[in-house]
Amino acid sequence: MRWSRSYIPTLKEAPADAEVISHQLMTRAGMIRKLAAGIYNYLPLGLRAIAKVSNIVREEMNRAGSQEVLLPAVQPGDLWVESGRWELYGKELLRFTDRHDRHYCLGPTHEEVMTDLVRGEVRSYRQLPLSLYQIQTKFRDEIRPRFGLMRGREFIMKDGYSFDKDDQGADISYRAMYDAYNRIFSRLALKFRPVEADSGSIGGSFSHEFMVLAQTGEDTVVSCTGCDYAANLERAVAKVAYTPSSVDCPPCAEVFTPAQHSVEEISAFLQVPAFHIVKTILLDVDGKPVAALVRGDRELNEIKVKNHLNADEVHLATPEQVQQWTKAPVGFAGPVALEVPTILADLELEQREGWVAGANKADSHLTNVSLRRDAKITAYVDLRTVAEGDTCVRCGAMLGTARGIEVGHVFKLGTKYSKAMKAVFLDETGAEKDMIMGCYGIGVTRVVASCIEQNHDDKGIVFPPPMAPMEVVLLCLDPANEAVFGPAEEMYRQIQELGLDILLDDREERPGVKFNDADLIGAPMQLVVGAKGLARGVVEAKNRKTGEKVELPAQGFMEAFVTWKNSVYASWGM
RNA sequence: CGGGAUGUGGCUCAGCAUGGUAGAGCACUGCGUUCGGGACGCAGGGGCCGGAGGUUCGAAUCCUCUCAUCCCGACCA
Repeated sequence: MRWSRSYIPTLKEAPADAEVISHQLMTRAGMIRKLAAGIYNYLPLGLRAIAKVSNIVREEMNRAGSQEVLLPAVQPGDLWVESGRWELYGKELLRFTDRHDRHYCLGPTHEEVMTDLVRGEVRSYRQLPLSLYQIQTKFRDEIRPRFGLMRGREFIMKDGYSFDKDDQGADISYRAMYDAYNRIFSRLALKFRPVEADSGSIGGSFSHEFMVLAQTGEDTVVSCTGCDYAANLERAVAKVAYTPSSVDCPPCAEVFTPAQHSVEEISAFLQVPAFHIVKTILLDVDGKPVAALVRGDRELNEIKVKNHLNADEVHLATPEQVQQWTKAPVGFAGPVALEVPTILADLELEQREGWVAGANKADSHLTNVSLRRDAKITAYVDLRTVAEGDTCVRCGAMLGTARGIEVGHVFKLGTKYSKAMKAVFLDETGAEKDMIMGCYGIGVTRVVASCIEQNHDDKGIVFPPPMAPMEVVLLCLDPANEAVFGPAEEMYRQIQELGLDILLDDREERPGVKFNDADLIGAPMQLVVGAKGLARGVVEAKNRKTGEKVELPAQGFMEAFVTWKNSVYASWGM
């Protein structure tokens, strides 16, 4: 590609509406342009990066035995009615009608269509297992698109689906995808981590998220410093510390705590450590009141409540609801004599007696509370949010947290869709069975954005070679001078023959502009051909990642270039 | 959907409290001088001031309503 004839509109300044660095840099580097909220045009450089990712994904999916298909973006509403998601999916599903008033939607995901495709053809266990995938544009009408390609409404996703005859087979399919994902993200030279993810009401540990580690990530990854345990914060579990409980707990006593609402206030007022206080949180769970108890120094994880109760929606109760359910204003709720049908307590609360808790009465708390004796606890379950410094459930070492961007998700679906949509087959004994399904996603466009979040500096993008739209930029500083342009073109041609993607900057621009643009678009290798260098018989080469510059001889250039290229790859651990 | 903010040449923004001929920088065109890390001079082109109503002799500026965009919370690759 010659820069002078390419559509690479670089910008000195980033548009004001670009918040995150990947969005700013992709716009400035001429990779993308915004068309509408959460909807982007992919320009040549942007599309090239996407294609690089897609190709690696494709190779590894094929290698793992999955077959590529391409399903429609527009889907009939009937299929969604059949799976039950037409009602459930909410406004994120963009629906519309055609001229005959038939219902359609833009596909946010393809379980329905894929299940429909397979159920029509697969009749026998002999045809299983089957694994299909596609790389395609999805549309989710996000309430709030943000962060450029990180969370667009329209985005490119690889979604794969497996169909197995039994659980064992499904686990093998799942494992194959898990391994493929590890290979994909490794090949892309990303710093990533597979973590155990919240698998919702389906349960089990059959869901992993692949997180690219970056400061700007929206998710928190909990990982053990001692073993390989890693989990999404939503799901992460910590070891319950053993605390001997006092055998004799004196009777409860009411204390006057005027206007002391928060745990910190109570702790200071009563001179009691926060971890001797019970925090009582009232929740609206599918419209019904639920009280959740955690230690005063802990945070409640609402997802855990939701999963334990198999609920659809969990909200914090409004002050009015709190008043109605506890007969007290916010800040004085407690488990004793609480008239709420479901009271869940965190496992840690089982270890001790003599708590301080709200009295369900304005300006009053109770001391010497024994949950066993004084409260009707429905169940003791893990409810707390893990924090930095907690101990690992597996090995007891300390847990740490990091920020991550979810770029992939593997999920064992079970028979949720096959049952609803009658995707059945006959097994060896002639019995009809539901297929066991799995689904596996990779946010292709998000992978590109997250890579930039992870690899950039103040000059621009620092692409790893496998994802770089252009692996080499050759800056010809004097394109009008045939004595310079001739050799530059010759090198350009020879490097192309090596199979590398190279951009020849043949623009009539000042050198400074070219240097800065080259840094901005992030090609891992930069070559500078100018009159001054050639006079000394050298071509300058810069490793974008390390900033290291070396001079390669113009005579016997290709040989020296290949050696240098290998050193650049080596700096990426490749 | 709640809370906050912003809409002025392609981009970044000023002007708006106190109405009176639309501005700057970057980008673009031409000429000249420059030419190894975002040059300089001169001369140009380009704007329904998001849209619709209203107030006023007069509105980018004041009022009302809309639309769009962005940020913070609940969803997700």
